[in-house]
Amino acid sequence: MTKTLADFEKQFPERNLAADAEVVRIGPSPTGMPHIGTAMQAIINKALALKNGGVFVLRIEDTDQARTIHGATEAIIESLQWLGVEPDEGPFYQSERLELYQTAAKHLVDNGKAYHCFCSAERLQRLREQQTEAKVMTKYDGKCRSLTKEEVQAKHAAGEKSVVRMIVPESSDKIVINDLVRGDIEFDPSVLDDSVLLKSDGWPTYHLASVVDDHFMRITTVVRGEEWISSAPKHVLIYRAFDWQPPKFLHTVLLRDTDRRKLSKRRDDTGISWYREQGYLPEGFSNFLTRVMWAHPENKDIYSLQEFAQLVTPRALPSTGPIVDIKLLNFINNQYISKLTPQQLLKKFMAYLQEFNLQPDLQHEINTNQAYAEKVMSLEPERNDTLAQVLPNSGFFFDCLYKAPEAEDLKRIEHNHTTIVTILNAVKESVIDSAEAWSRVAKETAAEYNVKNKIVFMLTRMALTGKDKTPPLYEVMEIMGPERVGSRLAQTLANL
RNA sequence: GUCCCCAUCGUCUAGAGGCCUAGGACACUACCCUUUCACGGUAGUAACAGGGGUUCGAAUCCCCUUGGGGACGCCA
Repeated sequence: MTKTLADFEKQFPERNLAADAEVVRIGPSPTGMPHIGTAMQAIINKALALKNGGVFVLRIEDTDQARTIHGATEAIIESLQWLGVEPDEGPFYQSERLELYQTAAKHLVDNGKAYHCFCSAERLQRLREQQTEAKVMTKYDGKCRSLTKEEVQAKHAAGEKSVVRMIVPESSDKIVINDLVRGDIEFDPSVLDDSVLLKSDGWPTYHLASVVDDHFMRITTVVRGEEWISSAPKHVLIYRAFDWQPPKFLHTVLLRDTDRRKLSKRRDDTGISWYREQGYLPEGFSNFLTRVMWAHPENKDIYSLQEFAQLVTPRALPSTGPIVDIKLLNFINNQYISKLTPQQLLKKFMAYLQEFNLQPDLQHEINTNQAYAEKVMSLEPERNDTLAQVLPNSGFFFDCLYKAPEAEDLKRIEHNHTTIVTILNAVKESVIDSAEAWSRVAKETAAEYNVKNKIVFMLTRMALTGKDKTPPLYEVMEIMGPERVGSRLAQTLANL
């Protein structure tokens, strides 16, 4: 026995939630790797759900079999986990709900709200070309609307394939969309097209699938990108055709790149994975995403997702597309890294190296000398905007990444070879057990060999770290310990 | 081309008719701190797209222009 829409109503009953609880969803399609825009949608969804004890649903909109990319679904789920915005329900797969959409489409046809269309791709193509030439909005001309039931049956019997198109009712009444961000938006129905609801292969289009799912999942607010505003009236018409109550709509702005364009999928910095590879923390990334589309009432830049959820209102969301500014992300992420304890930083840094298979030697050295690594992480974590930057900023502490400077490097600081050797030897022989001692040694050495204090500092810095920009020297020495300091000075001297 | 959305410093924004000689943050610049580099502190540069209305009063409301974005698929 075939199911009717009424059966599905029973199968997916109304939810029993508080009146102000929001049921929201994201509907990514697995036709590409998870996008920064998906992350933004997910965060808004999560926030709305969190606010009043609602439900955040993940629905994989995999109705385009041809374009589905292997692994994309897993990547989407994984990305949401990483971001810290896991769904409360789902993932649901539209590909597993075909019967529902087909039943819905049949219901519409049976009730005179939709019709079978047999027009060929070639005819539609020609039609579009003519319309483009005539400089009018391209839309289906309704040719098959007039087909009788008998004609449709005959064509089907003859093996002809058809799609199901919705009927845009003749009416001069404006269709009004209440957008939670922008307010009322009016559309003249004449701009609407008899869109395809069910493709000839029996799969639904986005329009049908999303309306049907949003209804049966009892979604209260549809959060989606601005690119859907144009089709919102179409969706309202579909709800009306079913005699269903439409949900609220919240269209979010599209993120833009520095050229002010919609973030293109071609650019590498539009995938969530890119930010992960750069070593941004999920908390920082998510804070950044909310920060560019929302202003904290107290002008705070750093706040938790919970705080965002509690304070945000749809009306406060922007209606103009923000440009993704990596410098702001760096600043925010830096704030999160700075607040980490050395243990936490080390753990995250190691996880980062492991995830991307970086620096196996360093991983090994850290594993064998955990305590030392923690001390290293305790030194000026605020130097790092990302986990990746820990490497250039602190890598020299580890023997596998330390490279003693060449004579050439030291020559740039002090020309006289003998002076270099003498000074480094003097430092090596000194007993340095406090910041004061180091300061005294440096100054005495400088005075003794008649060079500026700076020369002693810089030579020692280069010798110990192989770099000319490092944290304060005594702190570096203290963390390295006398043995490592002595050994590095010796290695440097051996190079001369 | 048609329809829709949008318009405050370089960037993200505050701003719901008088609290605005327009506030904050990032970025930038200078100075302080500092014998490197960062951090931190202080100060500074910098915006209401243009034109008409409405009003005693407009960044804020209305209209036009301009500019930007989006949609117009058997993609989502």
